[in-house]
Amino acid sequence: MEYNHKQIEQKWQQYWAEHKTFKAENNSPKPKFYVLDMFPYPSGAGLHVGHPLGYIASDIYARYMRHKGYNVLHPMGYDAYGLPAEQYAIQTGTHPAVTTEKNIARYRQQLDQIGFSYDWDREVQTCDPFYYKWTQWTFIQLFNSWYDNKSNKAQPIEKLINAFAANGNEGIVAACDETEPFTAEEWNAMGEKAQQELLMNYRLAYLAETWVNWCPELGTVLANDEVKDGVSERGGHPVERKRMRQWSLRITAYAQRMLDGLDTIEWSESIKEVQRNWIGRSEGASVNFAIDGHNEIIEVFTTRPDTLYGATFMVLAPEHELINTITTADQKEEVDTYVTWAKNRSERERMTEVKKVTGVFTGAYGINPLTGEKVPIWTADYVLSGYGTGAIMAVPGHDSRDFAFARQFQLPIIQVVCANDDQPSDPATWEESYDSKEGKMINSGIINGLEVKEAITTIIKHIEDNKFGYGTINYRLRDAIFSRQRYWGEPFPVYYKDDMPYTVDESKLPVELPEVDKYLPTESGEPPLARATNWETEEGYRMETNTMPGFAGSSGYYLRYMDPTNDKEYFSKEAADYWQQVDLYLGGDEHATGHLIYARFWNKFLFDIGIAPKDEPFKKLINQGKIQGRSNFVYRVNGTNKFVSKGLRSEYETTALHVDINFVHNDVLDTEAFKNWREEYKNAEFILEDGKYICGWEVEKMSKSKYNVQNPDELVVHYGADTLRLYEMFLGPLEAHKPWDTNGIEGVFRFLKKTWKLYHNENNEFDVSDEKATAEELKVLHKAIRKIEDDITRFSFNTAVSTYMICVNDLSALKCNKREILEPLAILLSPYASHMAEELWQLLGHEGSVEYIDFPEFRKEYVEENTFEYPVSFNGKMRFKITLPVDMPKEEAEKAVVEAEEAQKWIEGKTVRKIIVVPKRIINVVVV
RNA sequence: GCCCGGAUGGUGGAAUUGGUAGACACGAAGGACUUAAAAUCCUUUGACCAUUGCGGUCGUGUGGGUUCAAGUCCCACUCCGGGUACCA
Repeated sequence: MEYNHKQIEQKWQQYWAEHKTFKAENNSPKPKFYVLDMFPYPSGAGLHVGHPLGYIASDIYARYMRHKGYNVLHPMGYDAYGLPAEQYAIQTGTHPAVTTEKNIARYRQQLDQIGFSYDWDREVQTCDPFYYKWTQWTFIQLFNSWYDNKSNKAQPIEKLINAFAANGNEGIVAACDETEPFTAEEWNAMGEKAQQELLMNYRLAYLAETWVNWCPELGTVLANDEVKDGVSERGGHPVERKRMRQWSLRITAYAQRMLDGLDTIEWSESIKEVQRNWIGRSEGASVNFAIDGHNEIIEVFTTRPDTLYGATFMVLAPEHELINTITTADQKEEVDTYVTWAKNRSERERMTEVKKVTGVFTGAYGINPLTGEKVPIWTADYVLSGYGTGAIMAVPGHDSRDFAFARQFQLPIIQVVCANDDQPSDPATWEESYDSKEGKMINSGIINGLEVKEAITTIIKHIEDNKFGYGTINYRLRDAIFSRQRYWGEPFPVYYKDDMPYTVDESKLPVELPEVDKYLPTESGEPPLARATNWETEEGYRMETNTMPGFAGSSGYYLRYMDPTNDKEYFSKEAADYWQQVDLYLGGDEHATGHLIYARFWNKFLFDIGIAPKDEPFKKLINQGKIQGRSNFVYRVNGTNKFVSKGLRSEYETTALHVDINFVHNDVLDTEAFKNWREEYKNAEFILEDGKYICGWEVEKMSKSKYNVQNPDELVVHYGADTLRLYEMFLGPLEAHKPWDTNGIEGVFRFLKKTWKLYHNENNEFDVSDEKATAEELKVLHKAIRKIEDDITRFSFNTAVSTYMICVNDLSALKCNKREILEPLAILLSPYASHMAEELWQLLGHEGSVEYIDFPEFRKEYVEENTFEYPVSFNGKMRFKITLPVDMPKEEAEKAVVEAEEAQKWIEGKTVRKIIVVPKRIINVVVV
């Protein structure tokens, strides 16, 4: 039989499904290994060749680990909530569940035909009530928890309530909103509503009025990571700042642990760095400035408390709550105008006009706590309401933004730090501020003469002793906005009583997504769920109408895979104790500030409440690179319907046009297919070179409009899944971004046919001999075993493919058809060319799957040699080779080299200074 | 601006610890088989010089350095890709 990939692949895919070959057991004496892919959002476009890249790599690893005796958990599911299905629903009225189900079916069919070794019995879909019950359950736990900075973990809210009832909030050190001190008596005297409101300051899932990213086009708020460059990540619509009452998750409570945890996990340095920046820890001090003529104070955060003597003005963000209070009558109009203007600017405008310095004086003065001097208070939008306290002390001498502002509005500049190799100078002559932390303090009272670093610690102590501030740490990370005004998401398990939110009883979960007549907001602007009839509890309390964001369902899905059919709990303790955490996680690095932040937070919380077994969810993370498109171009001679081949285009005035890559093979255009593509090309003429039309090419994003989208289906039909699997790996290092280019796929296909032939005679009959293998054959095999294992374990999936090729090429040259070689080779191939390996294994006379057969053991005695062919170089340049025994003493080797015939012409007339012999590597002769 | 990647033949890439640069594959050229095509097989293929053969010179973005030896380490720079930002 010839290599018939279609028949073989169908047969084994069916076998695997019927026999549940890849079923993972929660009880097993074997060591466990958990390999996870980031689950996909099932879009209408289906899979393109970029998706399977990571899936194939993880599949190879999973299969390899099974051969090595591990009980492997390798599940797949769907991140099924998402905007596209909902936008489609708005346009067509089709329920998003219907669209989603259809898309999932297509994804499944595409995944199946590539032959992944998923345990499909563990599939999860985030939109399935059976699954999102646990998303809702987790939300309830978050609602009922607060973060105790003393024990440094989440604690039950009852503990807090008990503490309040006993001692008020004295002695409570929590991650919370600013809360006035109160006593036990005060607490006990409060009504329920007041108590609930107060508790809201502490809950890890809380409802609060906050500045949010509002996207009018999508009709919803977005989290910070869902906004890129001032527009929505999905759809690219403008985003505004708006104050709204929203659910948030107090992820900031975990900022330090999220930062520390990064040092304990095996992720790429770059993605850790992105997360560190996103968390944005900075050390500094909080300093209180009194306001002249007011009782209020302005609290500022600064990383440079040492420059406090150089603070010559203050700036409040336009959103700052004290602006109204402190603005003087004669400045009021100007300030109001400015504040209104600044607030209404879109994020996008604000970002693109960064260079433009704007601001207005409020008329009020702050008092520098060190000098007692009055400094003017301004408002300007270069101070952000979302960072620190939304207020700064401006030190124009040593901060470039303050410097620009001072110059613009002619505010005084004082030098307080002097570079060590410089003399103090008049700031009026400066062209830029001196921002460096190197230097000595001047004009700075009690810290004069100190180095910046000493000055910082000294001044913080002084500030604390005099009680006008304290040393503190600030994070850029914001709490995660957790409500969306959309239909297609998890409903909150929340109802409202007396306008205060309460969670529904856990026994009532899941709160199922209700039907609505339209997937749009109501006339009064409420979210779509407000359209549902009887959207209230049995007692008649109204239900929350927001839904949860996309990251809700994906933040804990890896835990649910451990025990996905459990209807009593999220997952059993036994399952969690067995699987612990994900050992290897594969996915794109675009999730660095979204999913990978939220999932770590989610997991840490579940760890705190004692159900997740590990503090970190993903032990090792690999980011597969993006597959870019490779577009092809034809060159139309301007004003004609003639197309000129690439090499001749310089002779004409031409326009390059994208051409569908399906009409192009190895950059040669199928002119007939091109003519039939579109009516306008029916009569196209071609100017050929060497009888061919050669297309130009370029690497671009894969997109429909560029006609460069490669869908794996047609490749599977033509070459088979095994070829696709090998080829995607052969493309290059897993983590590199690389263009998709089918030009090399033939080579991989040839390799598989060649492999098949090893097991078959010239009449295509299976023909394997039981003869003893030669030393040479064994050496070829064992060199491959060593290299393949080494490559897979260091995730170098591309080089393993070359190793297979070398091995098969060598065995073909040796005309080897011996069972002693070909049987281990079939196992060796199984992680990559899984279908063929199964078929060969069966042809070799075995019952059942090759999947759990032990990986061939590398035996070094087969590859060891007693001689080595040394490259001999003279002054570092390789000149000839000499074969010497590996155990030859250096002196003898040196002698052998110098006496070698080929050496004479390099030594002649020169002196041999030195000979370096590196055993089993190289011999270098230094001559002068 | 800052942070992180990267730059090796016509192309994708290999070279794991400083030790033969270009594995493996594509493409290209030539050839075998064939009525023909497909498939398969063989030879050549970094550049330049030499060519009857032996060979030789240069060569991993650029310029310097360390070393017996540098794609690999160090310093400076150029370009490309990605991320991120009035973050006080």
